Formats: sequence, structure tokens, C-alpha cells
Amino acid sequence: MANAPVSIRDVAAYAGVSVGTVSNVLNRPDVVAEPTRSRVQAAIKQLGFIRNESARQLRAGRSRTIGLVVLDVANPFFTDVARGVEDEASESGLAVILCNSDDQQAKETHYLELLEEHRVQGILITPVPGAHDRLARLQRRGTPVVLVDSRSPTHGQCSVAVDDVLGGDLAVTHLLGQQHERIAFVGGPMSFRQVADRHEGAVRALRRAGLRADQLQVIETTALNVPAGKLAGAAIAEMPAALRPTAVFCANDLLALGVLQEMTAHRIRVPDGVAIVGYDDIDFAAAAAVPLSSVRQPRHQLGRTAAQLLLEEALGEASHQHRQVVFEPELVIRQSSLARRQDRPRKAPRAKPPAATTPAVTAPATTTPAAASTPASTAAQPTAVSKAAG
Amino acid sequence: MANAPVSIRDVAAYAGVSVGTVSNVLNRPDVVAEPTRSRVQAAIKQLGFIRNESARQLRAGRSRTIGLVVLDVANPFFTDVARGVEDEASESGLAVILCNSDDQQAKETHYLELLEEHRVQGILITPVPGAHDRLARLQRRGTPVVLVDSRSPTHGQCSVAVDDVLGGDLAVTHLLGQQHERIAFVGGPMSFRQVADRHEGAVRALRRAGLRADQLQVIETTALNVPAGKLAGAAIAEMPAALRPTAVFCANDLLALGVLQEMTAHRIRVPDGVAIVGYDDIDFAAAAAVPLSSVRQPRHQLGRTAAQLLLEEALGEASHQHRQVVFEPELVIRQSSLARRQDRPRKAPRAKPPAATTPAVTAPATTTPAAASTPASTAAQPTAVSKAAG
DNA sequence: GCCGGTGGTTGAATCGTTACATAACCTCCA
DNA sequence: TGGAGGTTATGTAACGATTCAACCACCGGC
Repeated sequence: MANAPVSIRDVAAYAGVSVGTVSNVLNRPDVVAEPTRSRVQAAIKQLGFIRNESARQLRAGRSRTIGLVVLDVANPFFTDVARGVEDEASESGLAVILCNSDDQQAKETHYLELLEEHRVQGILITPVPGAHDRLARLQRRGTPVVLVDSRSPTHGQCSVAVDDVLGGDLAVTHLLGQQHERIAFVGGPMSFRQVADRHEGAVRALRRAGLRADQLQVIETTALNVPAGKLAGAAIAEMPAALRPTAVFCANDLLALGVLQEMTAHRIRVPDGVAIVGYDDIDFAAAAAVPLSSVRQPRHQLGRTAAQLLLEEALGEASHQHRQVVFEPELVIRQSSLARRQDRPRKAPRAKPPAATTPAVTAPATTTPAAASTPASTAAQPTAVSKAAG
Repeated sequence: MANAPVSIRDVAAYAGVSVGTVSNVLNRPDVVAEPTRSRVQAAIKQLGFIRNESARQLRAGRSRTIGLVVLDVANPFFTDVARGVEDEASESGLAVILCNSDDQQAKETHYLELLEEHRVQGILITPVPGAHDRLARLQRRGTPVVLVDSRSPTHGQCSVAVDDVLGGDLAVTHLLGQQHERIAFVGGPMSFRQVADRHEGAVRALRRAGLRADQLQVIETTALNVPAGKLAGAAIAEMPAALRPTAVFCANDLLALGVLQEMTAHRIRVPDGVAIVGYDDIDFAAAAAVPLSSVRQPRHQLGRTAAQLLLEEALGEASHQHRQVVFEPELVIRQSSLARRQDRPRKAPRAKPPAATTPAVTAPATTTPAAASTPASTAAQPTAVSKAAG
């Protein structure tokens, strides 16, 4: 039987003080004299009083909550980001409402409404394509928005992202270094900026190597999960061996795992028959059938930084300047993309001296052409921070 | 610039009606005459009015939210459960606050307080060991609690679980059937009911096969994640081959993946050197270095059912009876536990016999001894439903 | 011409908390 | 003795939405 909920009023009566005093004990204990304070605290304990957040929020005008909208909770990339967000939020005593838009505009819209009705402090979101108007409206009405793993086209909000063009470049440069020339890009929908950028990076690497852009075979998927990867993998497996790409760069690790499974199913050896590089370096990448090379993103850091920016905007001084933080990715080389015999002559190695003796080799930033502009920086630290007027 | 938030009052003024009427338009549009209604709706749109959830909640006494507390968001098992919960909740227009206790009592307590302050409709929780008092107190104060993947010792609340003893039994019975006799159990802490039950099931299978219980080597871990699995794997790898278990049953798939990685690192072949069976059948199990045999749980269904029970208790009639729903697990056999050559005596050539032509073999329930008592039932449906007084 | 409905609308009270202006009381010093 | 100044405690007005009794206007029936 639920006994009547006890309010601050009941506590006050029980302790023989006014409600104001109880409120003070709760929020500014130092202004209450010792004997009173402990009497009130005893009453609180005695009656099992629990603050009512709704009432506090109503009074305060805002809730002590932030919203996080991700594309797919089942993707470890996002759960790691979420943990980062949560760590940062809980340090400020804020709760996180985690919402899963599942790539669907309708679900996203629904959650944005819900979060706005909850008067959250702000919203962290990896938007579905075309969400920018909705987000802008939200901001105009007073809810701060920070884009996660996405970049603000208008600089109208803060954002935290990873340089995906560089990531794509790193991946494909590596594959080219392993003597691959028939390379495919698996990913989609292209309307996702992440996907488009990774593709662009791949093209850039190809061009720099003197190849034509249209030599990059593109296999566009309808989603970024394992089943979509399997479909793409099946398509690749069915190609005649002479035309089949010798290497595949996947827009994320889930796709890569799907492709890998399908290769195994069709008895195509990885990396000998087809080399694979994924993206995100989720923990399962290293445990895959063939340990997966992947472009690592600072996932946890991404979430933490996003939350920091949001709190800065929501709680901080009015003089907030929107910032675009861009992290640098890092290529992790594992077995799935190693040439069959690294050191045997065959074709003279083009320009890839430090091969891999250790299972996981982290490409030092300095070996990547694109990194030249960003001197001495750990990949886990933002390298490009631009500012825009609030 | 955040323009002043617009309230129901502003809408009323703008539309030239009373606040009561606006509220009616929002909540019982049918009692409002057509011309008035559309006038109000126009005003709402015009002013960009957004309901204030806090105010509604305050008035209603309860929020339109449920809390879900899991042990580890990074474990795909829990994200799948969470999706089930979310699907069910959103059908009733409820939001889910997802909290990650990280196996830590302190974090769990913190989140429970937070959820109680938020006056959630109820809490779904996979508790850390020893949380039952805290939960009971919570219930006494009026917040419904449903245990997820856990069973109520006192029948004082609803619960949804999977028969973990049966799961353990299935796994080890299978390994015994593959001629393994030196079997190890990897899992921990034993204070988790799930772990203890799976272990118990393993022992039961062993006994039934006429072996002594202490022949099951137990390697207790301090957590249920990949790193803990690697530690256990390293321990196994270091044993002299003559003493080393020929098969390992892991309390969950993350541990199994860790063990598997370590076997590979130590050049111990799976399943020839050591066979492995995991638990949960997360999506990544099938994509592992060696596709992982695993005990499958109806994860999504688990979450959905838990949410259903909670809503039944929170929204339904006062005559709620607590129920304990138990699902039945299902063994999925993959390469990691297939005997080298079922019928041939010794070491086969290194070329793996094409054991699995079908990627995943699902053991039909009827082959498992324990299933005998539960006739014709899909594993995805609850098989045991006991009732207890509210 | 009065009464009883009925369909629409109103306005005030309410939820639990916080902030703030005010009061009550002490102590100390001129 | 009469403040001044300081410390504590009090009471009340918000915050925004919902609910509900009361009210109004109008119609039909007798």
C-alpha cells in the first residue's frame, strides 16, 4: 500500500518549523542554525521524505536533465559516446535521457518534442539527415543543441565531430600501401554526413595516389548495421573474381563485420581474397573472425566533450560562443588488411615502410599526409577548434 | 535569444478564452465547440506553445516516465533489453530514463534516488547483489519495481527472467555430448544470481552424466566483460596442457570473447584445443573469430514483458498480482564448440573439416533433457508463471 | 412563463518547491 | 536605554497545467 506521499510541508509540521526552513535545510544548510537543522534532518529521515523533482523543475523553469538522441543504441559506438556524456553530466548532477531515433525521422521528431516538453537543459544529438531546420527552431525557442559526430553547416550551434575525411583517407591510403588497387567503399545512405565524408576521404587518397576517382567502387547500403553489411558482402562475393575488389573500406564496423561474415560464408579468405578496413574501432572489431583493421574514434571523449559544450552553453555565462570541435581519428591496423606476405618482393612496396609485427599498429599521425597541417597532437585531443558568434 | 517561454495563459489570452478552455483543447478536444477549438489551436501554433511536462507531472503526482537501471550499457544484451522496454513504453506514451549502474552499488543507489525524485511510474532494474532491501523500501514508498533478468526472492514484486539453471545445463550437456570431460566454468562474481544459476546448471548436467561436481573447474571473474574474460583466458592458457580444460563454459558472451581472444593469442586452437560456449547469444557472437556457441535469451522480449508488467502494475487496476515470468533459453551451436571430428579418433589434418555447412545450428528443445518437463513451447514464450499475492 | 436540461465556458484552487521580503530575537556599543 | 547590526526563522507569492464546481445561454416542454 502506498502511503500518502510526504511533502516538505509534512516535514515542516513534524519538525515544528516553517516550510521555508525545511527548504533552506535542503538547499542552503549553512544558513540554518545547528539544532534546527538536525531536527529537520531527523524529520526528513523519519518520514522518508523524497524531494519532488517536478515541483523543483517547475519552479526553476528548467529540468536537471539533458537529452541524448542517437541513431542506434545497439551500435557500440553510440553506447560508448553515451557513457562519456553520462560521466560528464553526472558530475554536474544532471540525468541523461537516452533516446534512440533508429535513423527514423518520425522517431527523432517525437523524441525532440518529448525532450522539449521536459524542458531539458539541452539536447545532444546525432541527427538524421535533414533535421537541421527542426533543430534550429528548437534552439530559437531556447533549448541549446549540440551536434554529436556531426558538424554544424551554419555554425549556429556547437558541435563535436571527428575528421571523417581524414579517416577515410587514412584507411584507403593504408590499403593502397598494401598494393590494393581495386578498392570498394561500402556504406550508406550517402545522405549521412559521416558516410559522405568517409567516402570523400577515400576518394582523396585515391586521387593522391594518381588513380581516378571512379575507380573506387561504391556499394551503397541502406543502413549502417550488420545485416546491411551482409547484403553488401553477398553482393561482393557474387562478383566474378576478376572484377571483385581486393579490398573493402566500410563506413563503420558493423558493416565490416557483416561483410566479413559473408566472405567467410562464401569461403573468400580475409585478407588474402579480400582485405577489409572498418570504422569506429568498436571493441568487437578486435575480436572478430579476422581481427578487423579500423579507424578509431575517441568515442568516450566525443561524448564527454559534447556534454561539456552543452553545459557551458546551458549553465554558463550568457557570452557563450558556439564552437566546432574536431577530433582526429587514428588508424588501427589488424589482420584483416595485412597483405599476405609483407616482406616478400613481388611488387616493390610503394611507400609503406613500417609494417606490422605487433598485432595492432597505430599509424603515427605524422605518416599521414593530411595530418601535416596539424602538428604534434594526440589524436584524442581536438585539433581544430573554430569559433563562431553565438 | 530565447524569447520568453509561452504558457497556457498566453495562449488563452491570445485566443480570447480562459485557461481552462485551452487545457480542454489539449486534453479533451471533444468537449470544446469547433470554432473555439480551432481558434485555440491556431493560437498554440502561432505562439509556438509547448506543454510544460514538469507542471503536468506536479499536478498529476507522477511523471510519464519509467526508469531502467542496467548493469552495463556497453553489453549488447542490455541494449537489446532496453530496446524492448522502449518499444513497449513508447506505445503508452512513456519515456524511458536509462541508467547504468556499472555493477556499482553506489551508482545504483544514486540512480534509484534520482528516479524516485523524478516520481517515475516505476523502475525496471537488474540489481547489483544485495539491492533487495533498498528496492523493498522503494516499493513501500509507492514506486513499483520489476526485476529484469533476476528473480524476486520474496515474490514481493514482479520479475522477468530466463531459466539460467536450464541454460547452464544445456551448455554443459552439449559439451559432454562432444566428449569433453575436463570442463571449466568461467564467470563471476558468484553473488550475481545469473552467474550462480548458470553455474548450478552446469553442475546439474555434470551430475546427471555421472560425474562429480568438483570436476567442474571454476574460474571466478570479478566482472562480466571482455577484459575479465581475457584474464580468465590467460589463466587457462598458462595451465599445463595435460591439466587444461578441454572446454570452457562462460557466464556470458563478453567473457567468452575475451577467453577466445586469449586462446588465439596463445595459439591454442578453438574448438580443437579448447571448446567454448558463451551465454546471451549477442549479435557479435556469430561474428567472432570462431563463431561462438551460445545460450540464447529472448532479450527483446525480456524487456518488453518487463515493461508490460510494470505498466500493468502502475496504471492498471489496484488488484494487481505480482507475477514471476520465466522464459526458456535455447542453445545455439556454432563452430566454437564442435568436436574436431565427431567420429574420427585423432588429430585431423590442420585443414578444418567443413564442420558447419549451416552457419548456425539451433538445438531443438526436445533434445535437451531439462526441456522434457516443459512440453511444446517456443523458447520465446514464458513457460513458468507463478503468482503471488500483491 | 417557468422549469429542467444541455452544451460551452469560466475562474479559482491545487500540486510541492523555492525565493524573497519581513519579522523576531540577540548582542554589542554609544 | 536605544538603536544598529547580525543571525534565524517565517509566510507567501510565484511557477504552469489540470480539475471541477459554478455559471451562462439557449431550447423544448408543459
